[in-house]
Amino acid sequence: MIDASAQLATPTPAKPASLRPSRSIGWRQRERIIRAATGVFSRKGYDGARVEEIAREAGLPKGNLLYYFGTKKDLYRVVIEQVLSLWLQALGDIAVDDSPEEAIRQYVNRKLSLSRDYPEASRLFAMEVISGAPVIATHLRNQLRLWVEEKGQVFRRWQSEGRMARIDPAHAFFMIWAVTQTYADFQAQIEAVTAAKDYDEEIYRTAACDVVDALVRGLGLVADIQGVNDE
Amino acid sequence: MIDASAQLATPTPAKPASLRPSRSIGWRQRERIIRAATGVFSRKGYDGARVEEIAREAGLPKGNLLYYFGTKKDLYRVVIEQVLSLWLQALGDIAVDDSPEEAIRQYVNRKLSLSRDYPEASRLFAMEVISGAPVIATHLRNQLRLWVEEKGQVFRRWQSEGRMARIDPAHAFFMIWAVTQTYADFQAQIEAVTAAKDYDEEIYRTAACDVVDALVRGLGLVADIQGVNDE
DNA sequence: TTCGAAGTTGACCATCCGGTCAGTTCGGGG
DNA sequence: CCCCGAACTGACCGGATGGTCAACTTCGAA
Repeated sequence: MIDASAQLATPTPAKPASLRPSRSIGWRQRERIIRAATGVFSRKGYDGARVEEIAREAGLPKGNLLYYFGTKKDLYRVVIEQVLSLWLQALGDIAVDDSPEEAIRQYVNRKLSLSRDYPEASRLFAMEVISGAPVIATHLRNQLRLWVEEKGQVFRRWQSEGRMARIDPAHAFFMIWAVTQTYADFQAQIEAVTAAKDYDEEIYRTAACDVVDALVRGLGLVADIQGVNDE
Repeated sequence: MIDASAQLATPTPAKPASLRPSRSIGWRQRERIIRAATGVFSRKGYDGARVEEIAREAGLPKGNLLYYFGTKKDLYRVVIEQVLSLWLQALGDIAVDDSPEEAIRQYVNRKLSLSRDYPEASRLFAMEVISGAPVIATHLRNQLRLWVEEKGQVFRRWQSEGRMARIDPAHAFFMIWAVTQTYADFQAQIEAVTAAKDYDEEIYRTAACDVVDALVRGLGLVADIQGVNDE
């Protein structure tokens, strides 16, 4: 378990904090640690992960790891926040002037690629949210909320122009996120059901076709083709 | 963490195993324990959950709990398997003779209700799968796989009749599951984004309209209305 | 009423794990 | 070559936690 107390995470080395941010000698280590931690945390969850194991995977003794990140909780906070920022920046832009269909098609594909390329990050993020988002609740309420509100305006505009089905914009995003992330988060289940040999190749390839189409159709964006839109 | 070893779980009282299954006095206890365990496990995950806490929530001392379920792992196994059976039976039937649109509409609504009524079970299941489904992998590979294959036939039939978009049936299910379960699993995120006062009322109500419509449309099932189907 | 099994309890134990620390090595500027 | 702080290390500690156990109570059948 982890709780929301103690807001600030220390990006700079734990104790010293003297040198300039990045070029410090042991800056490499921090990256290796974070990478290892992302893997272990995503596989075992916060409580299931052992500091020892993260250290081993990063190739250094536990004591040294704790030298950089004072606490397991601190390390987790840094990792999850990095994942969140990756997630947020990957949301990218949805321009109003684009064709709605093309814009969404690209967006969904982008999110799908993200799941394929960073499945661990996706799973870690999922576990955090499932257990109530104790660490990132604030970020979600601010940054993500804003983003959704902003992009939601675009959707509403499209809807008023008859170029998109009248779906609550927020729910449209929930759908897209759910569908794209399921391929990373529920990989174990999908593997079990499909018995796929090469997950990335087999599963993501069909997903990129079938599912993207289905989403675009579901959101009522194919209109352009058949001239259903009024503008 | 938990691993897949030791297959059988003991449904009957741990040590004795003498009396007939159900009417034993402390059969109530087992149910209370399982209910409490479902809650705690879903909130904290396997490793985050404390046996002590489960016991407290079930209203009995830890020692007594361990008397029924010999081990934390055993308890978890029982709980997760019960959740899985709930999940599997709730899959229900999708009859060929029904109108495709109506059949799927009902199915999605059923799954949505399941998420609303048993969000804890959903989240527990999600965590299990995310961490690689160590306990239920076998079940998924057998029962679920069969179910998907079977119902997939129905989809293919519909598709060949032009009453459903040509989507890989398995992926159609992945979509439906992902979308419906996201309302339970990612509740924290959805709450953060929408700032809903009454989650069940506000969120699930719009989901039952907008999202169900979008799914039906996405799967190309509205065909009947506009006479696009050929049969 | 009696008796054995089922059920209940809290004290107790062994282990594990996050975190500390004193001491050592490294590395680069003077 | 020296020096000082950053980097590193392994031994160690204390608290938490899953699981055991011996004693005790309750239950139900004979």
